[in-house]
Amino acid sequence: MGVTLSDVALKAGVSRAAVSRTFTAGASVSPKMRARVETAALELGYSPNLLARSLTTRKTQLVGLVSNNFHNPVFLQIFDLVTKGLQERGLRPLLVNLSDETDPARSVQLLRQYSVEGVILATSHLPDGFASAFRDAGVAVVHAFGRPTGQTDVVGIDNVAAGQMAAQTLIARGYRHLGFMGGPEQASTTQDRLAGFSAAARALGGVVSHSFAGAYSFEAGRVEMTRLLAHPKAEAYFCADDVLSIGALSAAQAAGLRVPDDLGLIGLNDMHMAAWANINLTTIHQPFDAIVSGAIDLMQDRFADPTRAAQTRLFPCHIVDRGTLRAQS
Amino acid sequence: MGVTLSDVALKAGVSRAAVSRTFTAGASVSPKMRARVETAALELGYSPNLLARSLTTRKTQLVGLVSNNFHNPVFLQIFDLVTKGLQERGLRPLLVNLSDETDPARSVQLLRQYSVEGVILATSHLPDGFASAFRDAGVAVVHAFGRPTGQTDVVGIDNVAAGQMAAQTLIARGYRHLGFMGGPEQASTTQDRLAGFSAAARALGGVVSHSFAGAYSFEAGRVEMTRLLAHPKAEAYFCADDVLSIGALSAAQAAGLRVPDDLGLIGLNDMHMAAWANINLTTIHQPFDAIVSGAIDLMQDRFADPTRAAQTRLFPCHIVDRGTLRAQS
DNA sequence: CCGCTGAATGCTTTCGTTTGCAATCGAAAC
DNA sequence: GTTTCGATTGCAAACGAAAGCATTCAGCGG
Repeated sequence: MGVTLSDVALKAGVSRAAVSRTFTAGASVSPKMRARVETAALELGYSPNLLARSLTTRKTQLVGLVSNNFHNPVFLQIFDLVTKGLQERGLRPLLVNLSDETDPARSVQLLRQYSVEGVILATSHLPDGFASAFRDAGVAVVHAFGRPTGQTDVVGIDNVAAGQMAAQTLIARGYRHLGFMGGPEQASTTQDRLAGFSAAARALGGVVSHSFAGAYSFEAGRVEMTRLLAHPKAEAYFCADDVLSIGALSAAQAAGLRVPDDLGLIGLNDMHMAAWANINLTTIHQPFDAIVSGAIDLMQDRFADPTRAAQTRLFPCHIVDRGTLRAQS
Repeated sequence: MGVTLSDVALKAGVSRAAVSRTFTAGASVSPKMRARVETAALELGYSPNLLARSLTTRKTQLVGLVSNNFHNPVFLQIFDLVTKGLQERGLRPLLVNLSDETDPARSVQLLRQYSVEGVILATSHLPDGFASAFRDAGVAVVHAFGRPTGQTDVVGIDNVAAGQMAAQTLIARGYRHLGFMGGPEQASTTQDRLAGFSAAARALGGVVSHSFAGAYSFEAGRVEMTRLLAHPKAEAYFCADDVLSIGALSAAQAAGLRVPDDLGLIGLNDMHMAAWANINLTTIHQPFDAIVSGAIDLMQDRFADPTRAAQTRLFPCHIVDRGTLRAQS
């Protein structure tokens, strides 16, 4: 452990600069020199210390991946995509769990202390000023699944449009009394989806009620739907998240309702689980792969031009028809 | 961006060493000096560059978190626990997605290049020599959910005992023809659980058959159970993983079987999802929190004493009785 | 008032690497 | 056999911070 540049230089009988050059892309080294250094390096098992390198190059290839949503299985898919995407581009994710008890300011400071070049915020709900703290510190930050502000780069979907799409679909399937079940009320995703949903539903002659589950979780969805079913108001619900929908579905089944005949349900995300045969949830597909690679692209764009204006990149959604909504009437 | 030690020293009118000392714990600084430096640092927004610091202290506080299981929701729970546990101890996880296409050797090299002090392997199935590559490189490695080898630190459960526990439970519930559904055949978890299960089942007069699903996934479990149900051999199955069990459960329901009356099912892990009302899976609880904090402890132990012998720490499991096994007869 | 002692402080080297600059090399052109 | 010029090479100074060493300081007993 700990074989350095100098060790290799000594062994190969060349200068340290020569060794450095054979390991930095695009440097001027003769083939002979390169061969000589490389055999010495191989024998010693040398590979350059990226942290030391970063001191002079000012490039760490480190990216903060911060999320506070470690309870919604959809984020495992997202982590998978993000880590793969970063790895393909030679970047490394430093994972930060922004759970409730940790001080957000400390997380910002910490990532800066590790000289991350960029930060990907993979969550809709963020502490105030979190994103801008990075921007002000000069680190490329992109907010995935966030609400466009014009202040920072945002990648995601148009949540208002998604809400509209849900309403249009329910109306088209012949439901008239519609319900919206959101996640936490302060989440921008919840607010925007509700706004789009209500407006479109009313415009199409629907009647809409709404309520909020305490979290984007199965249990919250189940509890809330159980509550709703005690005094039924709607024939079909748009749940602002698949895992919420699955909780609601469970509650409906427990209440002896047949889905979709007695109650229609449509979710949002199209997480893998929505396709499971015993769930078979009709839902709005959120193109995670496009969003994630868009987020990484935007981050790299900003590496290249730190002063460019903030950019918003929204991708279209589409309905995935499964078994929780009745067919087009 | 980029305010350094020297900037603060200049502003405060003191030496660079003085600034360094106020930011390193346990250094000799007078209260007056400390105050002076701290106000200057605050005004400039200085905080020490951890990467530069690591060059002299040889401590990066960086830990590799590597997994190849980004499809089983249980790993989100694990990532949650690991990240929180590391953060509490002032350590930072560098996340590595060891997916099939990436070269394992490159991952090892990469983590070494970033001077990680330790590595947590959160997966049961690993490329050959992966763990030992870290050990040989002098980085503290602990294999969570792995099979004890005596060569590296391992934390997890006794998978053979877990298999026995499953068999004993099924027999005690009056099932006699037992089936084992494993994940990938080469996974040590699958092998060990099968070994314990078969031995105990036979010892107790049971008849056992076994087969393997291609992956630890819902779909693999569903497909395999569908196949098994075409020519039924067993009254109850032990599925080596909850998500596999849930797939199997779905297949059973699709085949019109009532669980647990027509078919018994027991899983392993007790992931959150197992408790969902519409799944309600009887399963063997694997104590993730103990395993994860044990893994971190063991890693830190090795920081302190890099030469100590490899250690294995196994935690006990217990049955969580839910709705997929009939009651004790 | 002096000498002593332990705490504070500053100087300088070091960590492992890159990189600007100058010196050297090699081969083509004359 | 010179020149010339671009490609290689080595030297040495950064990068941001820690820490050993020597120096200074303050407070104490005498």
